[in-house]
Amino acid sequence: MATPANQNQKADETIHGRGLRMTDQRRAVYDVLMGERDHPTAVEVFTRVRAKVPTISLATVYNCLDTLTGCGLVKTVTHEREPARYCPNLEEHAHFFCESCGTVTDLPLRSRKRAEDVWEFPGEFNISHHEVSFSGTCPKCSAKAAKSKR
Amino acid sequence: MATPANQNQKADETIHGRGLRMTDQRRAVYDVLMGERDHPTAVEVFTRVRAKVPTISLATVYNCLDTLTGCGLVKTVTHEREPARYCPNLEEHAHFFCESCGTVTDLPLRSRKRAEDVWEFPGEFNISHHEVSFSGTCPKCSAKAAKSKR
DNA sequence: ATCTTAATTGGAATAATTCTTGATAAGGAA
DNA sequence: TTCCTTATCAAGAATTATTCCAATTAAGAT
Ligand SMILES: [Mn+2]
Ligand SMILES: [Mn+2]
Ligand SMILES: [Zn+2]
Ligand SMILES: [Zn+2]
Repeated sequence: MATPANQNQKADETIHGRGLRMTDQRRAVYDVLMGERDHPTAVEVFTRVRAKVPTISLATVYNCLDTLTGCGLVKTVTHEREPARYCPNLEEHAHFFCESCGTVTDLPLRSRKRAEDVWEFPGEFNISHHEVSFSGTCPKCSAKAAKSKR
Repeated sequence: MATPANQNQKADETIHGRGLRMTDQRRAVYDVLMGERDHPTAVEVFTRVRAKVPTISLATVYNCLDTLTGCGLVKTVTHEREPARYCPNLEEHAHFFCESCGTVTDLPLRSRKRAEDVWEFPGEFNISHHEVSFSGTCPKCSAKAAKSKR
């Protein structure tokens, strides 16, 4: 059971609240994201979803991801020119991309700090969205590199 | 004069320091970026550069932009799935993308604050790069929207 | 002036994503 | 249930940004 029942319930309501339908495809895509929270690309979602819904098409995976992000159930994660990744963690957080092993890690916000306080806004900007991404080497890969160097 | 002489000098040295050549094409691309600091895309750079170097190709513009970023003279700016933009401002700063008029604004870092202090890193991450982008409506577009509403 | 290697060009190739169109399926009304 | 309307899906074509490739040109050293 990838998605806890109460989350599934909430997703259902959100979808229905928009006059949309919770189809097998949409549920399966959402389940994949909730099951392995490793920020898969659309193609990775596609291959995982086919285990449950073998007839699904890649176009439908893109459609479902669009719908889910449109409903605010999922967030799109971008990093440089790489394919988009998808994340069901709705808490405010940044992302770390390991250049060595490719993993993506969630970085939670430290309490009482806000991105808006770090940068200076010259005027009355109306912020609707922001995204923060770091890259480098993750703890595992950093340790490995340090070991091989000495 | 798009690029101040001392900057031009610095760019020359940086390029030469890497064993590369400062060609007409590379200088023209750098001049375009220094001249209008509005974060143009590769295609926009291409159309502007052709005024000075009419025979330049788009592939060369991409090559030059690659070289300049490789030398650290220019930074690549990404935002969602949009084409990459280029910025010659080497100070640490974030970007604001106006969804209404398309302009990109530099947001300087407030003194004594660092992105690394805002998010929590669970372990020994080795940060080599980070990028912060905001989107919404810029002051001009926000004012226009407020006026038309009342 | 010649030589060696870097840089440029134009076009083909690639990769992610979006679009189009016809088939299916869901849910409401009769 | 059956019919009707509309949302959704599927398959493949199209689009877009970017990269790759192979042949030519230009720099700069000898
Ligand atoms: Mn995440
Ligand atoms: Mn900038
Ligand atoms: Zn790693
Ligand atoms: Zn604006």
